[in-house]
Amino acid sequence: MLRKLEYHERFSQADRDALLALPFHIRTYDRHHYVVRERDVATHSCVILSGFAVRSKIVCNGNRQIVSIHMKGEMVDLQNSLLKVADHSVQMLTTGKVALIPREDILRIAFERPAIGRAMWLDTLVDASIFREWIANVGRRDARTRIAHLLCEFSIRLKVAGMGVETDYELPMTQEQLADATGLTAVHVNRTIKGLEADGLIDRANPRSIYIGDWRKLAAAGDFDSGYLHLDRGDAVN
Amino acid sequence: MLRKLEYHERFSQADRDALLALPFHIRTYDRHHYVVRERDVATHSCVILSGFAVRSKIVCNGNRQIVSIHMKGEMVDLQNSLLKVADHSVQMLTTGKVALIPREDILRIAFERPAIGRAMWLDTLVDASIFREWIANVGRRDARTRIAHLLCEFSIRLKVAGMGVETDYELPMTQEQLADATGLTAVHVNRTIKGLEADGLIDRANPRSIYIGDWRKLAAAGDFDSGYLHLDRGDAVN
DNA sequence: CGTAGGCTTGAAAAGCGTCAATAGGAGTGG
DNA sequence: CCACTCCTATTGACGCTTTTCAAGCCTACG
Repeated sequence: MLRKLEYHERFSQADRDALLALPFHIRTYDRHHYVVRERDVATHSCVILSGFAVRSKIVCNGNRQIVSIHMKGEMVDLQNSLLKVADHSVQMLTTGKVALIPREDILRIAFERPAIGRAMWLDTLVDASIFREWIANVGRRDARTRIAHLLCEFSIRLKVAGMGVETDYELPMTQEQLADATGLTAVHVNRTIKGLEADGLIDRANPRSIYIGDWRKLAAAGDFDSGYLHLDRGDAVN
Repeated sequence: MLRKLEYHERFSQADRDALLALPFHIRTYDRHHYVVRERDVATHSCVILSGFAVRSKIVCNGNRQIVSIHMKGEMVDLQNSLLKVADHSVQMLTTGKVALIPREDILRIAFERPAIGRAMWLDTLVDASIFREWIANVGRRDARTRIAHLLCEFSIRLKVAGMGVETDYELPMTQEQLADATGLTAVHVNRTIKGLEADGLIDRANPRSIYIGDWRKLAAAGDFDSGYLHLDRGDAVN
């Protein structure tokens, strides 16, 4: 978490100590376990220590839309620090550990220590940027491009989170979950992935393991430009 | 703007004075004028004083996705305060006035005055919540529901911005722009709107003027629940 | 009165969804 | 160790929503 927050912002040792002194308790949650439910009044924010989680919303016909995917080191639901009732659910994708931090402590540290507050604000801004890209992905790209885009985003974010190389990774989601993230159906996700494989853009030893032979080709197929992730450290204002 | 920022947060008189003392210059922009372009290095944030603006992204095939719509009093591009390069464009929908405020001044006031910083952070969190709803709208709802949802959101937001009643308003967008906001085509937007009209959910004296006979019926058709707008003042933490 | 931008409508095609059936793999209990 | 079950992946056939292409219309505005 420290590493993630410090990505754009340099902290003093005192800031670091204050962060590490935050009260929290660690929970291990199973796959599918809800961390927060839509309409809940949440009192904690959480940091993912291991495993994967998603944020999702349910629409009228019972369909689900995944609005973001989170991995090791990321703060989920920072919005719970200022917004009381949750407008979406947070759910584990895989078994994993999360650290729960009381809302008041998040707020306190954010306002007592400007560098930390700034890093958190920045984090929510990057989050919002990813949301915008997802709106465009789901709204204006065809199935093939959407899936390729998601695979690229995953690839880059896993690498940034320190989980391996960008050309080879394990997808922590089922095809139904991929469908919920891309606004497609599981069946069509399956066909589309097989299409990408048939065209040599990816290889899969098994359904979940993604090997990207030519990253640039996949990025082109996915209309992927990592700018929206704001990974460039010069991208944040000092 | 003051009113909007103060929606959730109470400011002291000193805070208000500081806000009003911010340096800015006012510009009047025509319809279609770009305020910020994707990839620009932005140096200002802006507040809309009159008229409407949208934020949008362009995807590979040249299609455009509108990711949000903004009206009087809203701060657009607060993210430019901390993120250097713009991941999307901001463009006027109608002729209108905007106040441009230098990035450094935004940052200074946000960190010198906690109440203001908190209100701004809150603003970005609500923004993000709306993005999430849009992902769900575009990803998991059919054309009719999407359009009805957008009409409801507009209706509520116009009222909150102090621009009339929720049952009767002028849409500031063409059907092509509606299409870009909902991830549809202009042709299909047209058919869908006429469908809503034929079913008595809306009335239109002319193509742009929306009259909502039975708000609840339209909200039901649009799967609309205003929770994601976080309008409840108790919805923010004090 | 003419032009341009936006709206409306039709017909056909495409992409994606639905339904349904099968296959594979991991875990469980006998 | 095997049978059983559940969950996930895969595939086919079919249908529907939405797109595409194309044409005509309306209205505001010069």
